[in-house]
Amino acid sequence: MASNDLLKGMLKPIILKLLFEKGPMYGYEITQLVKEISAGEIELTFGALYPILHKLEQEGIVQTESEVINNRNRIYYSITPKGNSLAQEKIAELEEFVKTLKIFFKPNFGLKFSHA
Amino acid sequence: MASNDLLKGMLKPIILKLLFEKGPMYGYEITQLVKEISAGEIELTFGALYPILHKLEQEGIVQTESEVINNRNRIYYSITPKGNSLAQEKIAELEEFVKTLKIFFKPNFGLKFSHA
DNA sequence: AAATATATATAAGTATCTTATATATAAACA
DNA sequence: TGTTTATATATAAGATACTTATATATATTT
Repeated sequence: MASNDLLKGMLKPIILKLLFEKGPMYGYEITQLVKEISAGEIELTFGALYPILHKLEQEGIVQTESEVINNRNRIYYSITPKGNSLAQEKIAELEEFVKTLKIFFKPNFGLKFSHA
Repeated sequence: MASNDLLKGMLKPIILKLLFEKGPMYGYEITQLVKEISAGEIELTFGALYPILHKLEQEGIVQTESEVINNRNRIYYSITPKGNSLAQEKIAELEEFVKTLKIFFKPNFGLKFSHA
């Protein structure tokens, strides 16, 4: 599994990306999908997930809708109209950052001239 | 510039990668090279850099060599023989993690079947 | 003369995550 | 029948990796 330190700051934009692409999802579903997409590399723990979701809701970026399935409560989260542009911004930021990280693994760091 | 939160946990492996590829570097040089490689996206601050370098030295992963250039002191850091394998491990971990992150931006998250 | 670039260093504060704990139902297994 | 695993949400304590601010000092540029 990926070193946990590497995850810091990634989880929020990853969650927003999932909600943005998939539409409404509930917490448990999010953790499972992250695990599946990352082939087990990223484990999104509940202790990290729920505080993030609650904060996003509090900020008006996501909204909730409760549903009872098989006697169990499910809380679906989705991006609000108001939060849409901010979500897209965060997602784009992450994508840009990943591109930047990739440069560090290119030959000579993608630089034209080496700095002796 | 990249959202600062995204950097957490990345700086140590990035520094190790630079030292691994470039050989001995001094702190200021590292900050400048990170800025150049990332086209200004990543700003490695001194408050982050030096504690990392000192800790790496304390752990025996890097070693130092002082030199006086133009009346200014320079402290060159390089990976120790002992720290070499661990450095490679951290670097590989970061590279693997970047690959994992990329999947989140593939169509349908690189999954064969969608989970309706 | 002042501002910028070069060079290292530390301390206080913030934020994000991990780990542990709590609660509850359904399904699978032995 | 009883235990474990899967499903489902939630919070609190603790660790730690950063940011921001501050300190010191020389060389170069404006």
